Amino acid sequence: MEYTVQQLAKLAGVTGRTLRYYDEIGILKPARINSSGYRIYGSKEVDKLQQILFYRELEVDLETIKKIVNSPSFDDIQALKEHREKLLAKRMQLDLLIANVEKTLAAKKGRIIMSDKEKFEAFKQQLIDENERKYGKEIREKYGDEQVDRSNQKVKNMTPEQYAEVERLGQEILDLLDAAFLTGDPAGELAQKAADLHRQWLSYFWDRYTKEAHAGVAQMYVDDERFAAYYERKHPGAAKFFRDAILIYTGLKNN
Amino acid sequence: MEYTVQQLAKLAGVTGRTLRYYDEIGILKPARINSSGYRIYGSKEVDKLQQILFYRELEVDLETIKKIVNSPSFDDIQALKEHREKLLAKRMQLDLLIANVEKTLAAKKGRIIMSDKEKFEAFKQQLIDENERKYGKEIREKYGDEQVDRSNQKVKNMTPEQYAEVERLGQEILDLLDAAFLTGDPAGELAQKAADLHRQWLSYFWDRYTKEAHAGVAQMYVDDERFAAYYERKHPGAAKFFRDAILIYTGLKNN
DNA sequence: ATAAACCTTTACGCAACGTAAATGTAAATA
DNA sequence: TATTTACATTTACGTTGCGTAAAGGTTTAT
Repeated sequence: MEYTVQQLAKLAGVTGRTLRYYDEIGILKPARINSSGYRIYGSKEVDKLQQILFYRELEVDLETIKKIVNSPSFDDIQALKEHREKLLAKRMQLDLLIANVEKTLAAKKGRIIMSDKEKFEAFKQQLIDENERKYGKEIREKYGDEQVDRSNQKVKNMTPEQYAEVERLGQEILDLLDAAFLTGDPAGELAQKAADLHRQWLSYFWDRYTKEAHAGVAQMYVDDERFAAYYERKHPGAAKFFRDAILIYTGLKNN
Repeated sequence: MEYTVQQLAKLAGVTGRTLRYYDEIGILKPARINSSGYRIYGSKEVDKLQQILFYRELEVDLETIKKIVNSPSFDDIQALKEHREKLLAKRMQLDLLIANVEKTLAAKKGRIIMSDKEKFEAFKQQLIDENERKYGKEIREKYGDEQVDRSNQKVKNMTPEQYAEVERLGQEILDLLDAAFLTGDPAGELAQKAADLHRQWLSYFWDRYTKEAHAGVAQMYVDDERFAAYYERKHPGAAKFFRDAILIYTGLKNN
């Protein structure tokens, strides 16, 4: 009926350290301490430990368990409900993670057989994933899920040649923008050329180009610090300069 | 093209502390340190950080990520596969947890209306769950899934009266065993009475009683330290004594 | 009597950072 | 220009739930 630390530990399938820790944080105190300083547990403590372990199995943290087992008035149903919500959310995230790992695996596996082609696929996949990770939420809010999904689909369907062209265009736009920025004239030839390339570049992602949408993107480059940072790697103010150039290019602002 | 800690942090959506930590553990070192001791990151580091964050999203631990991004020869596919297995196992565990929480919730909710009955149900559930947790794996290995499932099902279907009887029997067996042990005779009246009660007790869990299975359980009480601990709470050697009594009771060993 | 097997407390270690604290540097504003 | 503000640095403790020595006292077994 009475147990020392090791005896109770064996009975319950935990270690002695765990029992001493539970004593330390006040979640399960021994019934008494004998003359040699040994912890002695009784049957009440056994029951309580079983309760504790039951909740621990549910991955409830010890702080919460302490409240549950120490105060019978504690709203354990509410606590369990909230805990269930957490578990459900966790599972949803896990499902996403697994899907992502499998996508990556599929992409990487293919690379073994048709190395170059699939490597390219993996890159496209990565581009989409990273884009989603970094801007996904806001862009989907602004442009809607369908538009974004279609854009991603277009990237997936690109041929290696098209993909290379997109990359080249992106670099050329940056270079042109650098040179144009130094002229200081958003209406000048260089800036307008950059805006034109940017229209071409966009066309690889969009299935319908409109001046208004183009101007919208340009404004986003200014408003969103992460896009701004991309265009202002070399020159602060470059994002605003680029926006002005595009506004002029689209004819939505006179110079 | 070059970033300080905060700039890169903002760009990537992490904190400065994270970047310093990554430097500290050698997973992402800055391109250089400027004259004031500031960390300066270049575009190569940006790319690497994106890679790191990509794997981090998949919940790969930093030690593994380090291997992946630092050595191109590392078998990342294998690593990802193993990682996927971990995630799948985790999800299975999560599913079990969720089912458990819901069962408990259902039990507790019911208690509001029919307090005692449902409290009893919850206890039965707890008995099964604890039993599974403590002995599940080995018992299922020894007796097979079906047998264990049927046993659990029988517990669930017990009436409160039956359940009380089981509890009472269990206690009576312990008491009898204590007294019998003091006689030192496993063939004596007390010990044989305990063995008989134990047969009755088992019948509540099994749908078919056999002498051989009864003897098998008795031997397990000796072999498995956790069962042994249960029967030897008062007297060391009681488990062996009980096994002998049962062997005699079943006629599988002559006294 | 001595060893084996317990018990105790103290305290560092783990993962991946968060969060001061103390101090130096660069940029913005009065 | 002086001062504030916003950065940067390092050092170091805190988080969770114990694992794992280390150093020593107690009980039990041989």
